[in-house]
Amino acid sequence: MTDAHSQIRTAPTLEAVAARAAVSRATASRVLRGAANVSSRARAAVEAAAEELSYTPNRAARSLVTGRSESVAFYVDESEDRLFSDPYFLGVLRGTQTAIAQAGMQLVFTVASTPQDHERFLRYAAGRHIDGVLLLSLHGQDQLPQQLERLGVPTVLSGRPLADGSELCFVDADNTAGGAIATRHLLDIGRSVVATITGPLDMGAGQDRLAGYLDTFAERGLPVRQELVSEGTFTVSSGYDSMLRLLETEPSIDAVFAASDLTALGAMRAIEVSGRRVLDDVAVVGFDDISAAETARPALTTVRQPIAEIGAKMADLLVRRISGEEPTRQTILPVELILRDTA
Amino acid sequence: MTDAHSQIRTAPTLEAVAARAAVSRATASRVLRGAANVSSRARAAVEAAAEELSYTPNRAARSLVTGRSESVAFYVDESEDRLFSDPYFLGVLRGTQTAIAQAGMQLVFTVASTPQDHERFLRYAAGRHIDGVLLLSLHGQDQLPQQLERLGVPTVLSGRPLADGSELCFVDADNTAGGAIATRHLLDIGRSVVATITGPLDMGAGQDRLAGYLDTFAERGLPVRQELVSEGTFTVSSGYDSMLRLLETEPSIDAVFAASDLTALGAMRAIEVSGRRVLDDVAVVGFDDISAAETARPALTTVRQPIAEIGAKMADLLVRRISGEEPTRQTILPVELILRDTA
DNA sequence: ATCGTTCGTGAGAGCGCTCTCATGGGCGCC
DNA sequence: GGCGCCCATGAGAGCGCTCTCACGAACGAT
Repeated sequence: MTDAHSQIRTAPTLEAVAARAAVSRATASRVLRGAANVSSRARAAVEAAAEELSYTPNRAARSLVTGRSESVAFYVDESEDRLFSDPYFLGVLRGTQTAIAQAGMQLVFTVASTPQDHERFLRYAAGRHIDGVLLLSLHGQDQLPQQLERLGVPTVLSGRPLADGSELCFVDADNTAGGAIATRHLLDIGRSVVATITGPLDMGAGQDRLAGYLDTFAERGLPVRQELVSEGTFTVSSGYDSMLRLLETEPSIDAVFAASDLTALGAMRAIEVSGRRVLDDVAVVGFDDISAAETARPALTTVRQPIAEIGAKMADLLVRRISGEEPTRQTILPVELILRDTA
Repeated sequence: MTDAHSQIRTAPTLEAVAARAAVSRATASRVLRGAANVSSRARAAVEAAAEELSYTPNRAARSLVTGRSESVAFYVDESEDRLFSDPYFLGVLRGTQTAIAQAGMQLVFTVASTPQDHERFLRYAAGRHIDGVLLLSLHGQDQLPQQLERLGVPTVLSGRPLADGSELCFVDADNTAGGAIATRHLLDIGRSVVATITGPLDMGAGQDRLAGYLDTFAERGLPVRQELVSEGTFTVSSGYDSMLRLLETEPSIDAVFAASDLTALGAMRAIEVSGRRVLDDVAVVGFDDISAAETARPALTTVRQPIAEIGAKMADLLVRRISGEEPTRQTILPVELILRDTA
């Protein structure tokens, strides 16, 4: 199997590079990995040989001996429908992809919906196919990150985990501050009946944005009225439905803080359908600053969270943990109110 | 390194499964790979042992010997900005992800923007890190797919390649038919000055949708007026700019076929900005049927292409080619006019 | 009863790499 | 000038798996 013909199809091995550079495989390996303790003469020879043969190390072979795969999973615990319709995930994916590629690693893309997927992923991770996991959209008391960590697979979450996840590694936007900024703004422009459509309350982001809303009422000594709070799911349709219900219960609502832009967009539609006008009758503030917020008419005032940056930060944290560092485990990124036409 | 402690952290090997089942490694391997020629007794024993140890084969080791990595690249030749703002890619990714996962393979997600990325990817592919490539958004006369095939890496494109790509493997929607359906519809509802905003004309999709428009004019014996054709880039902003220009040049335009929904959305905005009303003054038909088409106001009439299905089909084709089959190389999927409020 | 055949099985090589360990040459030091 | 030390290097094992090949048992055919 070493006839001239098959050589064409066969990628050059380290052996070939070493031979061409007239050094041993070990030395060639050292050079290519960037290890110290190599003479500059040997280094130059190996680098030249590798270049000439356009050598690429065989990942599988390396992986087999190092026990590392140089790839991380991007795991979204969400139904496909949600995943592919919510720009948030895509923004995080984007930030992540760039950072991971820069580190010379692969991003293995995975979506899970069923509990079986969950189980299968755990086994997969246990098989050391990946060096780490970027976990998105964790719900409730899900123990997946804990299980992964117990397996020795470093995991970084997007979003604060609930309750017992205190020593998990995560990156999040300052959701509480964001909720407060939005609510304060609505109060500051003179609105008095300020409702909110929350995110799912089994997620940190949902809870914290609501907390910001509630805090603001407390801060100003205003009473919170339960009929002004409606739980949503971050989706357009939940925004629409919630808003319709809110307006029916309390027709005097003159402002609403929606916990996501998608929700806000749905709420805007509901406001119009109910015969009211956005801003004139009901001011709206969203959360996220997805691109649709800017192009919507009227353009949506919203709390911007640095989505791509969250992804990048997550990737960065994960890469560092994989290479043995012990970085600060939790990062909260600042948010910012973007004033447009709805509030 | 075989003390009780490290065993906890070490995934069980095939050796361990074989030992537990009291067979040789070879037999265990045969069972786990689903090969024939194994006694049912041995098969049962191995399966039980694997289950008990919750064994997962080590991909790297397998990959090293088979020369296959069980993973395929999802490669988008587009800037990140475009990629993450165009639902088309995401839809394809979605269809792809499901099908690839089903085949037990990994999806390695890659975005390329610069020519260096291109080069780097070729080397990467040459290193046999992936078994095949799903290539999206090929522009112009780019030779990447040919180069990949020459390297022996099966490649499947989304969208017809231009000119010399005749024997490449691709999946596409019936763009020409779609363009024709849209144009015919606009004519059929009584519009007489029908403009079009095309996609990029260095792509099959851009060319073919325009061809459908032109064909329809020829079919009806109508003259094509150059000032009614404006080249766009599938983006919102190009739709906006093109529409503004078209209306300035020819104020009597009463309909427009936009080669993508994003373009159509931009065009609708331009129509309103110019003081006209969508439908009443200018009817609009888009292409794609992304979710924003349905939620836009007025809701966009558009040509639906089965985006996720394109992804699934691509993955299916690729998987079959990887496993040595020689499937029909080119698939054209049907499109369908979705009537809503803009035409 | 004998032969050939088939079929299940196991031994063992080897995929391409990293890493440990032993070796030898060059250097500084007294 | 001799001793010890360090640094660059190479030999070789071995990561976990697949696959080839040879072997023996079981079977049908003559």
